[in-house]
Amino acid sequence: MSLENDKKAMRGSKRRTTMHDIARLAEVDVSTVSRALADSPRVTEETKSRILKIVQDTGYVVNHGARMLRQRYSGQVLVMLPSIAFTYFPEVVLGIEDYVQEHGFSVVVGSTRYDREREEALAQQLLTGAADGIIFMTGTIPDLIKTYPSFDRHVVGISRAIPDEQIPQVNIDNYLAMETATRHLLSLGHKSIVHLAGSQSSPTFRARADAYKKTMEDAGLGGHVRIIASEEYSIQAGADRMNELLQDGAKPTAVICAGDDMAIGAMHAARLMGLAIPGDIAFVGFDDQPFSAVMNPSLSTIQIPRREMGMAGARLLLANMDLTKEKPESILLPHKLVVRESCGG
Amino acid sequence: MSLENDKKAMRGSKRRTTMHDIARLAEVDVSTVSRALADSPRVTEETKSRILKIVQDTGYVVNHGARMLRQRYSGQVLVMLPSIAFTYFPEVVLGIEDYVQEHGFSVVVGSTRYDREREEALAQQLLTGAADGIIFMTGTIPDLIKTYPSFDRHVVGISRAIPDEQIPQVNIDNYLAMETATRHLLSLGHKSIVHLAGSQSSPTFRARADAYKKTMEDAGLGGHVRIIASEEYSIQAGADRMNELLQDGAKPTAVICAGDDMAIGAMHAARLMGLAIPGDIAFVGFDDQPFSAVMNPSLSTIQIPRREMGMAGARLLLANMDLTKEKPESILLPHKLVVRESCGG
DNA sequence: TTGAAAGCGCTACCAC
DNA sequence: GTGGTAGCGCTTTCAA
Repeated sequence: MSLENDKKAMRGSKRRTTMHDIARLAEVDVSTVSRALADSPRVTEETKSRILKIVQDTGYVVNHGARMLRQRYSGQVLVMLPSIAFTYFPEVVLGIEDYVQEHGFSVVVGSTRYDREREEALAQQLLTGAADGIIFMTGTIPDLIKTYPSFDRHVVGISRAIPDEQIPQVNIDNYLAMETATRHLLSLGHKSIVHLAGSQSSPTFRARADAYKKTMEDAGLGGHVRIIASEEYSIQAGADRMNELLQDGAKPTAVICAGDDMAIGAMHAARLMGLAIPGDIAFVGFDDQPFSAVMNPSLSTIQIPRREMGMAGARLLLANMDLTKEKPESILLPHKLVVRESCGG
Repeated sequence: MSLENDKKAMRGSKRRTTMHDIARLAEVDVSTVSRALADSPRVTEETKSRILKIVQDTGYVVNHGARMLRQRYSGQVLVMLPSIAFTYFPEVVLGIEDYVQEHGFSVVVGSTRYDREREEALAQQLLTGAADGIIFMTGTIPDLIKTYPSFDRHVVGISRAIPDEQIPQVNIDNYLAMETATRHLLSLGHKSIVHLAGSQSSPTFRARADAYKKTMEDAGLGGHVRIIASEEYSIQAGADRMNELLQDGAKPTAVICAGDDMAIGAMHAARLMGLAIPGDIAFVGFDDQPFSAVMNPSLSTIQIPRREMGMAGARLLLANMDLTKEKPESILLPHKLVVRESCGG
C-alpha cells in the first residue's frame, strides 16, 4: 500500500524547536512559555519579552498537531464543492477565505466531482477533527455527517440549496431571478423561449426551471414551454444541447440558460448554424461570469454576488459553530438582471 | 481579540468515541485496536474483524490531531497561488487533487493576492506542521520557508518559475511557446505586432516578453517591437491597455497577449473602437481557457496542459518529500499552438 | 508570578 | 498475537 510508504518516507529529519527548548533557553518552565505566548496577564512583562525574544531568534512556531490535540479544534474550515474548475466557485471561495482568515481559520477546498466516495472521504475531515466545520456548495450533505454530535452546528450551505431545514444557508432567490429573466424576454416580445436547464435533480436548477415554466404559463405561453435539461453543466453541454435543439428543427426566438457557461456554449453552436445573435435568436444567461461582459455579443444575465455569498456563508458558519449563541438564520442575498447585447433592445 | 473567542466558543460538546472506547467494547488493549486499524499482520483476522465491526457500529474515526502529533505529519499539502479566481489555476488544482488524494493527502488552497503577509501566514502552515509540503504557483517563496530544515525537500513550484535552482519545478517552455506564437503571426505576414505583456517582475511573463522581442528582432522587425506590460493581470487590464494603445494612435495589425484573459479584454476594447477581428487586427492569446474556443471570433492561443501540470507538480512534491530517494528533476511539459479565427488565415 | 504535573488520543516499542 | 507503557508537544489546572 503506497499510501503508507508515501508518508513514512516523508518523515524523519524533522525535530524542530519545541516549547521545551524555548523554556530551557529562557530558564523558565514550559507552562510559562505557553502562557507568555498566549499573552496571559499572569506573566511579567519582563519574562514575556525575554521569552518572545528567544522565540523570535529561534524561529519557533507552535506545533499545530499538539495544540489541536489539546484544544480540540483544528482551525480549519472545509469547503466542499463539485469542482473548483467550475467558473462559478472560485470567487465564492475567495469570499470565504476573506472572512475566515480574519478569524484565525484556514480554508481547505475539496472537489467532490459528484462522487459519493469523495464526499464521504472529505466529510471524514470533520469527524476526525481535521476540520471544525464544513461549507457545502454541493447541494447535498453525506449521511455520514449526521453522526457528528450536533452536526447542524458545524455545517452550512451556500448557493445550492440543501434540502434540510436545520442547516443555515445563504443563497439567492433563484426562482425570483429566473422569473425576472424570463419576464425581460417576454417584455421584449419573445414568445418562443426555450430554457436550457441544468440537472433537474439539483434544487437550484429545478427552481430556475420551475420559475421559467410558471412565468411562461402565467403569460399564456404554456404551449411554448420547452425545457431541455442537461445532466452535465459545462460550455460543451450548452453547445451540445443547442445543437440537438436546432437539429430538431426548433426555431426559438430566445434561449434562457441555466448559467453563463451553457450560454456561451449555446451561442457558439447557434452561430455555427448561421444564426445571428440577437437578430435571429436572443440569449440570456445566469451568473454573470467575468467573460460575459466582454463577449461578442455581450451576454445579458443575472448577476450573483458571489464574493459576498462566500463571506456571508463563512460568517454564517462561524456564527453557527458558536454554541453559546442561537443557531443563525439563513440568508437570501440580492441578485440583479444585467441587460447587455445578447438579447437586443 | 475575537480570534480566540471564535475558537473557544466552538469547542465543547465534542467528546467523541476514542480508541479506548473501542478497546473496551472489543475487550482488547488499545494497542491491538491501533494495530487492527493499521491492518497489521500481527493481529488475528478474527480479532481484527471483531474490532472492525465495533468501529463500524460506533462510527469511530481516528483523531487527526493525535495521529498527527504522534506520527509527525499532517497528510496535507498546501497549494499557494495568487488567487483561486484566476481562471488559470483551478484546473491545475484539480490535477493536484487527483494525484495527491490517491496518495492519502488532502489539499489546502491558499490565495495570497500578492500579499507578503498572507504568504508568510500560509508558509507557517509548513512550519507548524499543519502541512507537510507546499506547491508554489506564486513564483516566489517566502524567506520564512528557508528556516525549515531541508526546506527544499518540502517545496516545489508549478507554472511560475521560482528563481531558485534547488527547488524542483514543473513548467512549460514559456520562451519557446511565445516564440512559436510570434512566428505564427509573422508567417501570416504581420509586421506591426504589439505585445500586451504581464508583470515584468514575473519570470514567466518576462520570458514571454523576451521571446516576443527576440523573435521580432530576428525577423528584422526590431523597430516594431512594442511591449505594453500590465502589473495587474485581468480581463479589465487587457481592455485598459488596449484602449491606451489605440488612443495613442497606434495601429498594430496584430496583438499577442500574455494570456487569454487579457486577450478577451483587449479584443472587446478593439471592437468597441470599431476594429474588425481579425480583418483589421489579429489576436493571439496564451493559456487556452475554456471560453477561448467558443468566443466570437474564437481565439488562437497557446494550449497549456494545466491538469497535467497539476498532477506532475503533485508527483514531484511527493517524490521530493521522500527523503529515502534523490531529489527529483524539474519537468518541462509540452505546449501547443492552437490556431483559431482570431488571427485569420 | 511561576512551577509541577496531568493528560489530550494515538502509535510503536518492548515484553510476554 | 496481545498487552503494557512511554511519550509526541502542548495547555491548564493546582500548588506554591
